[in-house]
Amino acid sequence: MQDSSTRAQIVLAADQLFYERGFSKTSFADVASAVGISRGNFYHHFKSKDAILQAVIAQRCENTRAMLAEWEGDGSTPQERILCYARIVIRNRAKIVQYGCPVGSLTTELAKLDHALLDDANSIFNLFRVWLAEQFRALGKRGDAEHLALHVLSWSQGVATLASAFKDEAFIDREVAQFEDWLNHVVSDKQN
Amino acid sequence: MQDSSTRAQIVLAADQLFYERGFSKTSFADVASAVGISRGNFYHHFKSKDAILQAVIAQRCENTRAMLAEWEGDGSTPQERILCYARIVIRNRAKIVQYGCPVGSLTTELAKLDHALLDDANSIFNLFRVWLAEQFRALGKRGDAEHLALHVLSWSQGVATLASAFKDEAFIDREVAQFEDWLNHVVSDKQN
DNA sequence: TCAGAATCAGGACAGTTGTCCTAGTCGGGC
DNA sequence: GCCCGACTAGGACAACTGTCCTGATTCTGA
Repeated sequence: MQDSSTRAQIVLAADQLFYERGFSKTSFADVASAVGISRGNFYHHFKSKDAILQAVIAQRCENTRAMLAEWEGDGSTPQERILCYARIVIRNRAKIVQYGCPVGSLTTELAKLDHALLDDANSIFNLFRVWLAEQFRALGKRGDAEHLALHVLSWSQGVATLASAFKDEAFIDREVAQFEDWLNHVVSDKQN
Repeated sequence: MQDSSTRAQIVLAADQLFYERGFSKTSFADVASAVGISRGNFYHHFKSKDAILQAVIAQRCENTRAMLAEWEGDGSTPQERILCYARIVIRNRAKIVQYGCPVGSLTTELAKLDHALLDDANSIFNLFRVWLAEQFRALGKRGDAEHLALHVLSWSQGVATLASAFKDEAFIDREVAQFEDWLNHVVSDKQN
C-alpha cells in the first residue's frame, strides 16, 4: 500500500487548495499539478471530486479530534481549555486574514450549493461544539452549556470573517482579549 | 434609455444569483436565462463579469444607504437604531439560514481569490461600520465607538455563519435576545 | 523468473465557461 | 422616406471543467 503516500499527498494538497481558493474554484488540474501527477491518473485514487472532499473532511476531523485530545491532556482547567479554542484565531492569524476560517468558509460554500457533504463538513463544527459544551458543563453551566458552546463558535466565525474582509490582524487580538473578559464574567456568574 | 429596464433586471437577477449560488458559481448563462435574454447579448450592457459584480455591489451600497437613512429618519434613540441593525438577521432569517449573510459570504469568497473588487465589497461593510460607530458615539462611547462597531459587525457575521451551517433559526433569535442584553449593559456602563 | 496487481502518463470526451463577432431589428430625429 | 444609434439573437472561439479510457511502467509475491 504505497498508495498511502500519494493518496495522503493528494489529500494534503486538496486540503490546502480548498482552503485557499475554495472548493469549487479548485480544479483537478490544480491539485494534480500541486502533487506532481497527471490529471487522468487521479481516478485511480479518487473516483470523483466529491470523494476528495470527503477525504479532506475526514482528515480535518481526525486532526481536530487530535487537537482536542491534546488540550484535554494537559492538566488545565476547563476555562483554560476554552481559551485554547479562542486562541486558535491568534495562532492562525495570518492565514485567517487571508482566507478566513477553514471550517466556516467551507460550510458557507457548501450551504450555498446545498451540497450533499454539508453535513459532513458540519461534523467538524460539531466536534468543537460538543467539546466546548463539555467544558462549560464542567464549569457548572449545566443548563446553558449547549447555547454557550454555539455562542463561542459563532464568536470565532465572526472574528474570522471580519478579519479576513478588512485584513485586520489587530482586530483579532482585541476580540480575543475581550473574549477572555467575557469568559471570566460567565464563569464567575453563579446562575445556572 | 430603455436600457435602464434591461440593465436593472440584469443587476437584480445577478444580485440574487450571486447571493444564492456565490459569484464564481453563477455563470453568464444563468443570469441571461433568469432575465430572459441571450447570452451573447450581454456584452452590450456589461463588458465583463466583473463589471456586473461592480454594478451589483454599487446597487447594494445604494440600498444599504437608503436603509440606514430610513433608520435615521424615525425619531428613535441611537440604541434603538443599533437594535434595528441587529434585527436584520431576524427579518432575513429564512434566507440567512439558506445562504448566509449576503455581504459576509461575498467578501469571504472574494478574499479567497484576492479579487480586485474585494475593497468594493468591503465598502458595504464600511457603510454599516461607520454608521454603527456614529450611533455608539451618540451614546457617549467616544473612545470605543469604532471598536464597538466592528464588534457588532463581527457578531452578525458569526450568527449568520452558524445559522446557515446548522440551519438553525432558533439560534438567531437567541443571539438577538442576548445582543439586546449586551447592548443594555454597554450603554449603562459609564466608562468611556 | 514471471504473472498479476498497483500505479501511472497521456489523451479523448462532452459539456461549460467568459469573451467576442456578425448580422439583424427597432425606434426616433433629420 | 432615410439613417444612425440602441438593442438583440445566435453562434464562434479557445480555454477549461470533471470524467473516463487505453496503454505503459513498476512493484510484489509465488
